[in-house]
Amino acid sequence: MTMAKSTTTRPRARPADSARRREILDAATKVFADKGIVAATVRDIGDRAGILSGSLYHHFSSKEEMISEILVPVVRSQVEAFDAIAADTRDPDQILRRLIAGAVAQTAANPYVARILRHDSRHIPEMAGLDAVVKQQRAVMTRWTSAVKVGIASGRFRSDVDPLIVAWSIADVVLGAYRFMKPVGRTPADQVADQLAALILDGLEVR
Amino acid sequence: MTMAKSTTTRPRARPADSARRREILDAATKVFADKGIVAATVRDIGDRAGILSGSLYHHFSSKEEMISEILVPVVRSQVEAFDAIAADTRDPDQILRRLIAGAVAQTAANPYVARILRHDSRHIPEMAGLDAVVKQQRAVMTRWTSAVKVGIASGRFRSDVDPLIVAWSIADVVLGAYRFMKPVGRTPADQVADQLAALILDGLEVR
Amino acid sequence: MTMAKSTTTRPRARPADSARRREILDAATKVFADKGIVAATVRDIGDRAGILSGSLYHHFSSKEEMISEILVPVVRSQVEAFDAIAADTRDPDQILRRLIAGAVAQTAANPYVARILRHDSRHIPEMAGLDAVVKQQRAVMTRWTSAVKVGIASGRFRSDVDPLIVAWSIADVVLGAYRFMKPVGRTPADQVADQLAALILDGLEVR
Amino acid sequence: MTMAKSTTTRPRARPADSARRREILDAATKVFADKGIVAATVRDIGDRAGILSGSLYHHFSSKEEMISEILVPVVRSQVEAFDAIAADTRDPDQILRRLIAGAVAQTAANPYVARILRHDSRHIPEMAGLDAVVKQQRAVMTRWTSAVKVGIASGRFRSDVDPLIVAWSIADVVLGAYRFMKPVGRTPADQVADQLAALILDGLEVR
DNA sequence: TATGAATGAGGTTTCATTCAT
DNA sequence: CATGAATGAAACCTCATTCAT
Repeated sequence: MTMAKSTTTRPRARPADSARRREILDAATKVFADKGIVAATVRDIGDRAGILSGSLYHHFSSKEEMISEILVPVVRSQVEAFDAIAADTRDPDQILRRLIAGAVAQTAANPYVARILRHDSRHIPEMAGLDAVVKQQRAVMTRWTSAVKVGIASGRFRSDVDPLIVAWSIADVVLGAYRFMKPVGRTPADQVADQLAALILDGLEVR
Repeated sequence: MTMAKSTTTRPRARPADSARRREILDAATKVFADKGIVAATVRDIGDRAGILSGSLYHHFSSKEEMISEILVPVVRSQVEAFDAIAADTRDPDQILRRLIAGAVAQTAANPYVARILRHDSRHIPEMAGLDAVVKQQRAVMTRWTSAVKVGIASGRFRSDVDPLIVAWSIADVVLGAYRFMKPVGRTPADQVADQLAALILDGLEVR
Repeated sequence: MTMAKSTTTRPRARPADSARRREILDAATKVFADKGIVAATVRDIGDRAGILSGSLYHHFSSKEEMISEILVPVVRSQVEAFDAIAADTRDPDQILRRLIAGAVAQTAANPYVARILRHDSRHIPEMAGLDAVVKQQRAVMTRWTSAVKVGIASGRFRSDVDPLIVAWSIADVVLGAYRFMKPVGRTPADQVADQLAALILDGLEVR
Repeated sequence: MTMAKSTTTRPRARPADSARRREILDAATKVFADKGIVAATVRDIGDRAGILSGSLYHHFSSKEEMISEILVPVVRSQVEAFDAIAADTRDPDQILRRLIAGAVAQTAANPYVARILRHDSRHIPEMAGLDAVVKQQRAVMTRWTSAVKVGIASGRFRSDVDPLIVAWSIADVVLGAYRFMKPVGRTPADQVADQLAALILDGLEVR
């Protein structure tokens, strides 16, 4: 029937999200984390998913679409988590500790994505279709920066540091946390978070 | 044919280091920093150096050789700087502060290399010919770790943190410093170093 | 980059032997025979097969693999044919005549391969992946040599000639037979074989 | 002076033949023999001659010119030697024996050239500038063929063989003789010639 | 004469993507 | 949905040749 065809005008190859789609995305996530989004080939992904590379295009319209679909939900949910924390908390010290805990939890939940974001940040803005990711990542940085600024303004945080340097440092340290938790490292996520928060807020020296 | 040649690995001209060689290496460094060592093409490098890509092979035998020649001296000199500091200093607090200062100075001196190391760490071990870099980088991590351990053992550093987590965090923060100094950022290197040392050792909170 | 890939040698699809694969191999055989394995380009092969050169790599992982797949079966079957003859025959004169007939038959069956072996013998040992061919070819020479030696030992063949010189001469003459039979020349294979055997064993002079 | 320039209108880069020129040609001859004229690169030649490849062009205008200069004198002198023998000898048997002796002597005198002719015959007609070589080689084949025909016509040679097959076989066997004499093999040239002549004319079997 | 740098064409191979079956 | 074949662009690298010094 021609009819049926005319009614289903979905953008070709994206049947909501089948289980197969999920499986492929999971495979792709690991491949991207292992090899980087540039060096990873669609064949690598196909191999890992047990499918021929050409067949991937029944599920996704391009390699970029896969990357987008992997990264967008994660960074979006991080922004949302950040906003929830900021809305919920008064004490600047508590804000920052909770943001760190939240970010580390995200890293623990998506360690492969953390690796991708950590290593491929340079390539993301250059790929058309990932603007959403770029925007969200900028939002994340804004959250870190304003949390620091608020703390400084309140007098709780030291004022002899550039908030931007601090914000980037926190972001870097938190992103690198994927190394210490499953499936790579062995420390439970909340312990990692506690240690990073202690390090950043209280410093390494014994008071 | 590449084929028939594979057996006879000619040493390929390498006239110590001519000025032209240096120029090309500088161009390549920027390209690698901008695009990443995988995405950067020899054509990109040739364009930046004002030369045809094929002519690069008059000076270097492969893209890998360029990468090696860019990274090896820098990481080697960092290990040496670290060893000099460690040999010269007693106080654990001073050791760590000076290591941070040294590493930041290195980053300031070679910001492009810092960007490469920061983003392409995943690709370096997979490239034959860069084993030297891998080894040196491991040596750097060992230095960070043992500096932290010494501080903990001496009672000066808090003992409720995993030295490895701390070491990686410091390494990440220091590598990211390229963002705040010339030619990318604007803060003088020693100020960046002071801020990072303050953050790591004393913490963000006002005491 | 080829670089990052060099470590992971994927087995590359090889679906036994599809019909297309055979077609391409036939095209390649002719191209190699015409131009030599060094001067023949994958583009030449693609043109002859009606395919883009890059698409050849859907079927073969390298030019070398094609060469190997063309040569190995032929030289292997020649060794087998030789062994069958040697096992079956007593009379040294008969052995040599039948070996010659067998070798000429092989040449007639695979004239293009004969041309490749005749002209490119120098390149074969230098190509990684063709060791099998080298070994088989050495086995062929061994068979010729021992057939001659046996004849000399038995008193049927003259003893004032170096068996090695004779063996190489026979091998050369037989390999050159591709010139006289289809698709190049016009004489039926068995007549060529008879003439060569007559020439070698009985000599050109009238007795 | 402009004058001097106008008087010396030699075809650029061919000062009669200096000693250096000879040295380079000798180096090139070995390289071509080892690698084949296609796979041999001007760099290989330069390396062997202790010169940079670009500097070769002060002595020769192209790779082809070197090849031509290597091959032409040898094949020309072979034709001349053949003609002298044919003019001097009556007995067909003696003609053929002396032609073989002459050809083997040539091979002994120029074993590297023999290797080139043996393996690269396919490439020679395809290289502009080597027409002279092609013509001379055809002349050589003509001499072999007519020597055989004369022998058959005289009744001294058997008439049940195709003169062309015999001629090619002789040519092949003789060209392959480079394998048995210095600098490759160890048998003196005249002994090789005797054995080949015996084999071809009298046959391998004991009469 | 020789060097060292460069060119420009072309070689093998890779890879994202398409499409008939 | 998946396969297998193919495309076309581009990647790294080689090489004969040119030329200023």
